[in-house]
Amino acid sequence: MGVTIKQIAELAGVSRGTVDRAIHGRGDVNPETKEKIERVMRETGYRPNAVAKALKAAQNPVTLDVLVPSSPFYADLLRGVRAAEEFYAHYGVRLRVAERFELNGASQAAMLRKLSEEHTDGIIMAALDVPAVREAVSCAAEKVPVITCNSDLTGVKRLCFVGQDHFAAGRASGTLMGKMLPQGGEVAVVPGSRDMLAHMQRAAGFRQALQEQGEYELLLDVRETGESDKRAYEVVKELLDSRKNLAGICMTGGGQAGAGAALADSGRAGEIRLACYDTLPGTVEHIKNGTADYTIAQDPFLQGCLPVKLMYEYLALGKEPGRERIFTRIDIRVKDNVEDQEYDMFTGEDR
Amino acid sequence: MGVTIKQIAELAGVSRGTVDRAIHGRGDVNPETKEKIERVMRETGYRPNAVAKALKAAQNPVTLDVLVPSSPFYADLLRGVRAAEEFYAHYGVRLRVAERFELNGASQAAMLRKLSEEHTDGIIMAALDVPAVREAVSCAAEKVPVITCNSDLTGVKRLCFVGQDHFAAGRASGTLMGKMLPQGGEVAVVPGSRDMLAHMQRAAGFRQALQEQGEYELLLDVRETGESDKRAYEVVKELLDSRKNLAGICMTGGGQAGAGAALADSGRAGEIRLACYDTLPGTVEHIKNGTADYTIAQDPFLQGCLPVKLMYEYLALGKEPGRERIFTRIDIRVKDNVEDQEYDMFTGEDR
DNA sequence: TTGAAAGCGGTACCAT
DNA sequence: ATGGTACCGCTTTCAA
Repeated sequence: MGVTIKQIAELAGVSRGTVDRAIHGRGDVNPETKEKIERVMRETGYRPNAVAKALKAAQNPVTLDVLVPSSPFYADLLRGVRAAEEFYAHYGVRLRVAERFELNGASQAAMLRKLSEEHTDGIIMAALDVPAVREAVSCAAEKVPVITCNSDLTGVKRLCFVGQDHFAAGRASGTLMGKMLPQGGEVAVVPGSRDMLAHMQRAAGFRQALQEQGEYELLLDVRETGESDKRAYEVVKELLDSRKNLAGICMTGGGQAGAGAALADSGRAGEIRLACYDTLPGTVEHIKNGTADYTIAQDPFLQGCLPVKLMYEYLALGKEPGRERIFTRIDIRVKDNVEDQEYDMFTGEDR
Repeated sequence: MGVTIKQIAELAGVSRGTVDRAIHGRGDVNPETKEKIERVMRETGYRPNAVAKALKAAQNPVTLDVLVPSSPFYADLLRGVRAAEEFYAHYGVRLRVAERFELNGASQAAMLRKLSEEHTDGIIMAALDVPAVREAVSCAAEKVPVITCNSDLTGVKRLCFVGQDHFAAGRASGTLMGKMLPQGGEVAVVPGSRDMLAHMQRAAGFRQALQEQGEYELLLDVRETGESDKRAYEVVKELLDSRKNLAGICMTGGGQAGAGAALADSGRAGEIRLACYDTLPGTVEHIKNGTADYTIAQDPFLQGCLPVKLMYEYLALGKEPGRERIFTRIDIRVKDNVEDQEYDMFTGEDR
């Protein structure tokens, strides 16, 4: 199997307790003894047994707070959180998932302050990157580790971020759009919210990649859709009515189902390319029926379960995440794979 | 944390040994006692602790044989195998990865026969679906569980298959090609090998999806490329020379780097769409420089590590895979994400 | 400074 | 048919 602490102890002529102390630097160990133990470890290639470690670690349970808005947008991410919760139940990890956590700066900041009164061992959150939240998180991060998921916070000392590189995702979308419109043409970039960094980064990446491929007339001063399908319907309808030469539309997020509906109602679906992001049910529907051409997802499930894993390893095993940002994949979906489920390594179920 | 066997035993007024026997049906247990234990388990919602189970199970190590050709095509799959090996080292799983396992029926059958002389607890293999291999595997499968990965065997009682749904992947490629050639045109399907079921399925899916989108003239009687880049270069050059109206090429596998080179040399790269499969280095290169438009990968890493997980769970925990086929994802890559690495849940490294 | 021993949850063997 | 106990590898406490 592998070398155990017991074997190291025997080879070094000491007890298991001493080896443990030497490894972790807790308690006093005679320098010579330590030297010898380390030599034996090196020679035998000792690797700690993570299973045994986990069994032991479960004796000191940790409580993690999960602050993720419970909107449909985060449904898949929350499924990832639940899967990780199930998996880590026997590892002494307890999750407290906030109900009614809202996508609103003041509410989030208040929530964080309330949290600091109870005991928590770590915070996992999808936060709004606004001053009030940044400040509250900075304060919390002084005491406990914070991992951001899906959306990051700028200038805050969080342990790690798990989410998409939106600029790169935007580029991938722009590359596809360019290949679908080889002859150039008018392409509109429809903003969700100009306050959302993610949306702006997607737009920037899209433009950059598209313009590398040819002459396109980009329409950038389109009205924001917000999160509203109704609003998006109007915005896109207006666009379709006013631009008879429109060849492509890139949504940056928010109201994509409404945009699809407007395109379908105009009778120009299939003729005008429609690019989306993520896999909200309405978006998926438009991909399936051909109104939208492709969508770029970001593995929200992983954005939910990976932070739990990272937090467990940090708290229970003392292992830092390797990187400060972990990007989830740029997941291009068309009609034929938009509904595909993937095998999940945690639960063994579909995701 | 959770209910333990010890607690169940106390509540039922018996010993832990009895509870264990009642759960697993080994040894004799008084029906009344069993009834009572089961009731307590139901009421408390007992869930066995997988960590403790694993620690114990490591006492009875298992040896798995991995028969995967060591060609570049399987490099990523083998990296997955290695990652799983590392992860499961402490679970009492030992892997024996065959060196010089070849993509050749007679050789594979011989290998399997040799294997049956040594002791093995399970076989993981990427096999050729030809009679000699089928027969040898059928024979081996009588004694030990067999999991196929990447390529399946027809009519063999293997435990499970982990790989891509090639027809669906072909469809996705056809859908993309159609969107990139909205005005129709001549599209060639270049076969790798007509003996490879995967290649034929890709071709069939591609045709189906493409034809749903418009009028295309499909060129289907193209010569096979085999696995040879040189051959593929010739085949594609011939195609380019003879078909001045060619608008798209779909490779089904094998020699894709050669095909890209031929297209690049012809000076018509960018003008003619080129669709590929998988992410061999040569293919990736052509995607990056724009000669090829997209490639469809199949998560080879998962095809390597998942079989090890399934085999461990089957042998050590007595858990059957949920499905007979587990499809890995249809992973569309363009220039901007073709080199992306993903976080791997097993090793915590990139893959 | 070091050793001995108990315990995490589950399994397996030996006694009874 | 059932109970008691030892063990997996690691950590932690208590005693020396």
